[in-house]
Amino acid sequence: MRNAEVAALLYSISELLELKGENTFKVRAYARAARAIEGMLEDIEEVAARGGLKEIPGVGESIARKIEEYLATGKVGYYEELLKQVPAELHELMKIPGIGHKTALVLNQKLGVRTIDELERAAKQHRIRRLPGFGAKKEENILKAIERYRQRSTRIPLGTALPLARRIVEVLKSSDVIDRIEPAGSLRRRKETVGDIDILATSKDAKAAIEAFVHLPVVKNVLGKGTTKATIVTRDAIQIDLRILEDKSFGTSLQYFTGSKEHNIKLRDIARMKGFKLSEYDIEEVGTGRKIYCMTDDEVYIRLGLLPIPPEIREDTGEIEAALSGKLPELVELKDLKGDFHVHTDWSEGTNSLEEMVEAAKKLGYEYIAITDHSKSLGVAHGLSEERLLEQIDRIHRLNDKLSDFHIFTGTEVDIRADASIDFPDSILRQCDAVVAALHVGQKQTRREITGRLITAMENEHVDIIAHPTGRIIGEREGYDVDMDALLDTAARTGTVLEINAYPSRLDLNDTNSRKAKSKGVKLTVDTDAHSTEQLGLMEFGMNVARRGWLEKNDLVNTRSARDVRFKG
DNA sequence: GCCGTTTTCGGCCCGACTGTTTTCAGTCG
Repeated sequence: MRNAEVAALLYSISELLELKGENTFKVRAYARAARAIEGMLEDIEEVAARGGLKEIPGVGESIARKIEEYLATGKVGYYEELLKQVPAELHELMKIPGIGHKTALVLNQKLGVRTIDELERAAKQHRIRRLPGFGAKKEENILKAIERYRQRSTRIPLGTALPLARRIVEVLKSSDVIDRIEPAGSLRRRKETVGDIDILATSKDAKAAIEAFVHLPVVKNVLGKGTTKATIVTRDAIQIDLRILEDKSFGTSLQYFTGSKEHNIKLRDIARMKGFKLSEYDIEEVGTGRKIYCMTDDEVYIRLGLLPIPPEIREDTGEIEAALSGKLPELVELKDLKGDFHVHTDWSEGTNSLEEMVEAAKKLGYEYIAITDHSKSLGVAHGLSEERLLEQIDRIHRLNDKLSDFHIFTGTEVDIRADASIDFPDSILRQCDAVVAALHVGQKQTRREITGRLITAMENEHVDIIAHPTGRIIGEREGYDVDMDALLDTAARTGTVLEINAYPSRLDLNDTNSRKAKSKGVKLTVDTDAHSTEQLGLMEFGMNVARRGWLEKNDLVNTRSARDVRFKG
């Protein structure tokens, strides 16, 4: 599948056109088409083959022709021409806040600057302030922006940002200068990583609220402080904005600051077509000038004639069209979950006993868990031998006899070995209720080998679930090289369940692949892979992914009651 | 470059801030 390739090409064209100073609508047209193709579930080559390119929203005559050219020849003449006209690497400069396409081009043409390092040198040599339209202030700001850009080049995992945001919200709430308060931005959309944290609030005393915020113990320095907005950086180098809003604008502001940007552009377009003007302050009826204020952001959608769209799917990947036609998915919720199929104990590398994990799961309101300790070949994780596993199974049976209204499924997280064989024989797997298979060794193998191993595992009638199917660790390593389409097709064909691993640095499958899995009829499960009682509580992070992947209750097997749980074997 | 309950041409989200300017361009979210 070459969708990502085609999308990357169109993004590049968009960037080059932007640098060239082309009509912004043309720039946006290419970016829009790129995004549509990126998020598309169908294979672009198949779409092209049946002549359906122009059905893709944002793709017209001109872009369709370029896609066809690319698919046929691997090249696009128009793109090659652009590359000769503008240095592509110039786009790197635009990563520095304060530098847009105009500035980047001027700096390149007048000073020959191409990279961030060269930009820094030019600023330090005071060559920038001498340019027309520039000044000393701008030069200083560029230097500061470069410094800050280098300090926080990586995005923050949601697993870090969300607890931090919650703590801050709690403290400010209890300070009695804040009335309403709500984190917005990509954090509220529950993206797997966020760039910074945006918090919105209302207050009768904005000044006092700002003061309370900039004096929080986590604050390392204050980047800016005005009457309605302040920006701070925490000791962990995380940037947090607080905005104090007027009460009556809270709903429209929350909608606006939650984004995404693309979602907002589309929504405002819809508003305009319906005779309204939507801004962060209000919805204005064009003609009469009558202003509508909303208490919540759900109300914004309703006033515009849409179903309220959950923040997690506000990415302009079809949600607005769905909300217009009344066909939004009913996203699965944490409370729908009845259990967890991927749990470790101190029999392998977990820190808590079987009994303790069961107690903790009951406290979460679950009906069941599956105990899935590692298998024998995973020495580093104290994998269980066949004898130990059978012993554990026996122990679980006896525990189950004593338990009422809770069930423990026996299981294993069995290793898919480097030669594609499964770490336990069928005679052992048969005795497990839930067989979770995963790949831990040989992660550097070729796409063909990795995909082959996963397919072989899924074709085993005893393998019920594939855990963390791509093996990626956020911010640390890319997943292994797996053919996602082949994986999903095989899962659908064999009835193998794919895991959304809830561990905040895994979140694997991710949101887009989960959505794709659903579209192919694959069943999923959100599991914590908990190694302690505490980690059973990480489920919400996996559920964020499930919701961002448009999953509904029926798409997850662990929303079923214990007696309705069916795997393939 | 795309697209149509304003339209096959003329629009394309909206408002605020900043720094450089004498009225605004560039950038951001």
